[in-house]
Amino acid sequence: MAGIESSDVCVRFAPSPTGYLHIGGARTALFNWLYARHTGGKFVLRIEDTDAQRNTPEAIAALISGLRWLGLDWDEGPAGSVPEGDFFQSQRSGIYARRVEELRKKGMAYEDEGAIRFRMPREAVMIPDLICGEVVRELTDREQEQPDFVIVRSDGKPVFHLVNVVDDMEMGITHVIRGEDHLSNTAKHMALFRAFDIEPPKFAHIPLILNANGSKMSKRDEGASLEAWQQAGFVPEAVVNYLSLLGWSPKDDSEVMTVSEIIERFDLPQINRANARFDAEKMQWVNYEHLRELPLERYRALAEEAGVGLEGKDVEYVDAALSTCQEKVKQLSDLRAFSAFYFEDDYPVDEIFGEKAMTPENRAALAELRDKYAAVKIFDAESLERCLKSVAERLEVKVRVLVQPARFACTGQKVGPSLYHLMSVLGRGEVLARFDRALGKA
RNA sequence: GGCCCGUUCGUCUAUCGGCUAGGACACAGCCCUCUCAAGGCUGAGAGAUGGGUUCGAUUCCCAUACGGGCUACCA
Repeated sequence: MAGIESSDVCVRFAPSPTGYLHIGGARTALFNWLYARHTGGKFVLRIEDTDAQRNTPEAIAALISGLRWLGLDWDEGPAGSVPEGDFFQSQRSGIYARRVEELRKKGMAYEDEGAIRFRMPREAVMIPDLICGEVVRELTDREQEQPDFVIVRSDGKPVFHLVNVVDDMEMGITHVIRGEDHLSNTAKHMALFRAFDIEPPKFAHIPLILNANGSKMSKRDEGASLEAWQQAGFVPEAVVNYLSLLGWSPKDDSEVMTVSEIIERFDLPQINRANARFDAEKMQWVNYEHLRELPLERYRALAEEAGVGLEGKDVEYVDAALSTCQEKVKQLSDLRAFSAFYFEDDYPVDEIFGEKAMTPENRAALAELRDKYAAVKIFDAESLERCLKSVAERLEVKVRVLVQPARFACTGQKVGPSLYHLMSVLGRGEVLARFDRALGKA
């Protein structure tokens, strides 16, 4: 793996907690984290909780749990969701006050109607950006009139631009990787860094994530909440994988990658400049690709989380059962229904399918199969298949005449795992019992 | 309105002046087949528009159009 030796790189994710982790925020965090891990640098988490109304402890907790779920661990940052210590802006007002005073002493800030404004240079600013190149920001009409922006409101609270720069400065951030929506603001930030006689960090403005229809993805939009994907049965490595592909690509057509493969390949120059639309279908596919490759032990744990009733069940049976489901189920949230016939006594039965499957002809065939299965020597998938096919051949019927009632008898459903495998997992006793029940004999 | 960024199949993307424009998701068809999937094969599907520069432009430059962002005593 590349980039294990430590480097000077120090990046940060500085979200404002508003209730849950937004998919766009998650992607920004991810890119920062990937860059830190790739370069062997440091990843800092800083909570911008200056809005006491919205930044409740619950909101902070949701944010942190979202990052933890994704596996984006921070080298420096809060230990918990209680706002204490250096990584909460709400706890750093003394630092900001001192820095504002410094600017005032230098004559670079002044009071204006109770607020404090920063003396912004009156000319265009060149923003060197690792992704966008050298961006020349001209003054807007409004800025021509009033170029000096407020850094402390009249209620005494410092504004985003100020605290953001001060924190980056004090924390020794070397690379600011953030959404392109901040590109224009960067002129202000650079001026602030200069005013403090600090060389600005390198900037990398990453493209935004848009909705499927191309509009801006906002908090309320479908799929915007990371938590929603979590609850829908997506695995974090898949979400990480899919998100990494939005605005970045390894350039070699790789798509399904493990986290360490992504870390190895990730770098700033490969980031695109154009916004990307969020495609739920592709994310689902990525999820499926990861799901089917998971180690069984992990799959079992996720199954339990997904509400599959595994308690008290024999582990060997559980694993055998789940492995017949793993390559079929696309989302963990579907797993419970898909596997119910293995684990629940009153699993659901599709009566319509039952009527179609249990025709008189099929019943007779099933009865015949039952007797053969009672006698078959080894009750494994291969033997069961061979046996079923020979019965079909002798009766001169298509295999589906046997398969359909057998599937109905065993699972009650039209779709499910491979019939032969599922029967071998259920075991002879159970299969015969279910056959009998379907035949009305039990 | 002003300022900034962007524009390759429906979507995510490859292409660093030579392209019969490649891959993936989704879609269609076929094959395989115990259901459903998966898998295999095939197909349809793109360089916003107009000017330059060049022997040659998807690639470089300019305009226009379209999309996005910013323009707060929000973050």
